[in-house]
Amino acid sequence: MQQPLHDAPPTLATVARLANVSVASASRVLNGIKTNPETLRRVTEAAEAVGYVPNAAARSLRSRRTGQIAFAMPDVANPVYTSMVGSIGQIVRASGSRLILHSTDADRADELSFLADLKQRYVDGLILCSLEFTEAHALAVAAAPIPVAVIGNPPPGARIDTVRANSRAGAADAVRHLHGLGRGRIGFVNGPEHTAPGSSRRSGYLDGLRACGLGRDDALVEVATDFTIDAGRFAAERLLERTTPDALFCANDLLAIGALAALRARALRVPEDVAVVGMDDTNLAAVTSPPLTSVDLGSAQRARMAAELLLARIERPTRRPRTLEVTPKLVVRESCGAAA
Amino acid sequence: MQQPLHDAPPTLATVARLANVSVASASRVLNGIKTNPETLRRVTEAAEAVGYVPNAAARSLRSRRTGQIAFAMPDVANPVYTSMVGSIGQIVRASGSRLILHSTDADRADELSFLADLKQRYVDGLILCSLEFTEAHALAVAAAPIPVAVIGNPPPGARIDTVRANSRAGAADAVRHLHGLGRGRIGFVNGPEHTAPGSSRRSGYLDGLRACGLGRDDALVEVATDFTIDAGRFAAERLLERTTPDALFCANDLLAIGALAALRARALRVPEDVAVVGMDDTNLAAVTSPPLTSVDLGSAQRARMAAELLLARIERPTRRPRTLEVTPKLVVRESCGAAA
DNA sequence: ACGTTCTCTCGAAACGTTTTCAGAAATCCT
DNA sequence: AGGATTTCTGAAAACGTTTCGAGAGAACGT
Repeated sequence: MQQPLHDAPPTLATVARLANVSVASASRVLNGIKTNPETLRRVTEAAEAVGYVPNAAARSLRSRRTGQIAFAMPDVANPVYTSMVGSIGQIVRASGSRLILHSTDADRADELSFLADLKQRYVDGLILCSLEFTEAHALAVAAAPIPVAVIGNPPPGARIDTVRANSRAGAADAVRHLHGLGRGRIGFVNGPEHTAPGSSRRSGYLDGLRACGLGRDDALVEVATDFTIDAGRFAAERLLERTTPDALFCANDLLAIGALAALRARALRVPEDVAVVGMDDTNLAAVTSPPLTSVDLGSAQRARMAAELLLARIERPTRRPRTLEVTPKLVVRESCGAAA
Repeated sequence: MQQPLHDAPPTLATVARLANVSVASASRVLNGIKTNPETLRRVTEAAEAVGYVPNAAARSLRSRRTGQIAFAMPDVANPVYTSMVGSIGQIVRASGSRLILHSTDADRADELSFLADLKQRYVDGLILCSLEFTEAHALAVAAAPIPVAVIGNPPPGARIDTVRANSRAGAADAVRHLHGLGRGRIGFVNGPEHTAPGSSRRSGYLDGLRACGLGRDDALVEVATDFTIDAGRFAAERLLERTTPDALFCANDLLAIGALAALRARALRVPEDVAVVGMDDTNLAAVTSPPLTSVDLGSAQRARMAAELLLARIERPTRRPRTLEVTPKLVVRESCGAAA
């Protein structure tokens, strides 16, 4: 006679009965609380025998801990975020939790409703990477019943654990570097400017021009509809329709890849005719043709730091919120024309 | 006397008390079960007033439903899987569930332990995309207390909902296409051959050669250590060290991108000197230089189908398991030299 | 008017843990 | 030896829902 295939899974009571102890003792053993070696043995064996696995819902209902951490990001398809996923995943897993991913499509309403959902408490903490962190976000974070760490730029004064990159400085670096290589008509393909990265990278671009004594020419600037390859290609095409720069700084590697495609379609050589610099230094940068010079904003590092801030806060909820910043670093490859 | 600011979140009891009904009634109202309009109003208002949100743990403890679906894949950084994430996400969300992502790094032990973890029941179902689906996997799936749908190739006879691509036929198509363009020394950059994709793509490659009356030459075949860009580059370099093909079929777009980099480094022109074809038709294929001809295996579609199979099974656990297959389609771009 | 059905509601029993509390047994001290 | 301490244990009370069973009225048919 065969066991029915889908009988009820063993519960703590099953184990306790088999081990001839109370559920309390069984629970203690399985949570590693010190007990008499004899009961320890009996319980461990019983648990082993029936293949006991604790029920997540029951456990978290009682203990008020879910063992889950969420990471909300604008776009899973962007390698910046997948690299963040990687480094967050490592840390979260090391802490014994699971990682839940949520892709918001950079949609504000979606982000806010996700924050509201935290009230369901299916997660112990959230790492939120938002392109546009509004007052509404700050309010929602403050109202959240669980810790939230932010990768991005919350409004100043918000008391939130934060990790940010100084992408403004990074953009300026890129422009200065291009100017140093003899480029004078430096174009800029930006992402949406109402986003934090969009606005700060534009500022950085202008900073850079100013620092080089270059005049500002709006014909050299084009704004893509989002931070994707396709949008980058279209934006670059619009820009090239108007004018021909001798360099192109792109607010993001994906935009830069799109721009490379647009340049190729126009038979413009990179870097001979147009030098190109991207931003984020994703793993794609090394394999474009030509390999893409890019500003490393330390994504993986920022993600790791955010995860650590979050875990620390979960550990000690009253801790004073901290803000960390990583400094950008230009990674030179061939697309800028610097390599011999 | 004022309420403390961070008091316990409102529970169903809070709502019920405020609405002057029993918790049972409150629960019914909030679950949309038909009730007297008067109590409906009172409960809704009360819930609104206190900002009630049901507790996920309690709800799923009682109802035995978590509202969470997991997707386990080999590698978040591979655009094939992020596109799967996208389409699965849509469906899952439409069904009112959350999506949990797990990246296994194509590690068998990790996959198996993840399957074992399902016993915790923190999830209502799993979509498993595994490169190498062993008997151990089949056993683990059978032992899982919740439905599992597989994207890949379970051993024949396993009674598991499955969606698969016929990548063998796709690989053969690619080879035939290259031969049709006049290429005779068609190389092959494969991924690890102990994986299902690795072995079936090799078979397909050989099928293709045979169909074209081409001889088999092992010097033209190189196996990468995994399905990534870097591994593809190294493998292509090893191959080019040995011999110079006039075409290269790569088992995967990432491998192909790596191969493009290797070819560029050797100053071989694509497609003039070497034609290249990839597989998966990821969103990167359109923007490499030159744009990559690739075999579309319908990843997004397969993912969608898997999600639908899973949801259907969750709905009706006794349903007979189904196996679906999508047929590959060659997407011609410039890298194969077919375009004028 | 009187049973019969139907519609709503409520109290209470789950769901499977963790944790508190008090007591029993063992160990320690002087 | 006898109290004081220290283990260790089990009964029972949570945790916040959903759902079962039963009862109270209201509506209905005759």
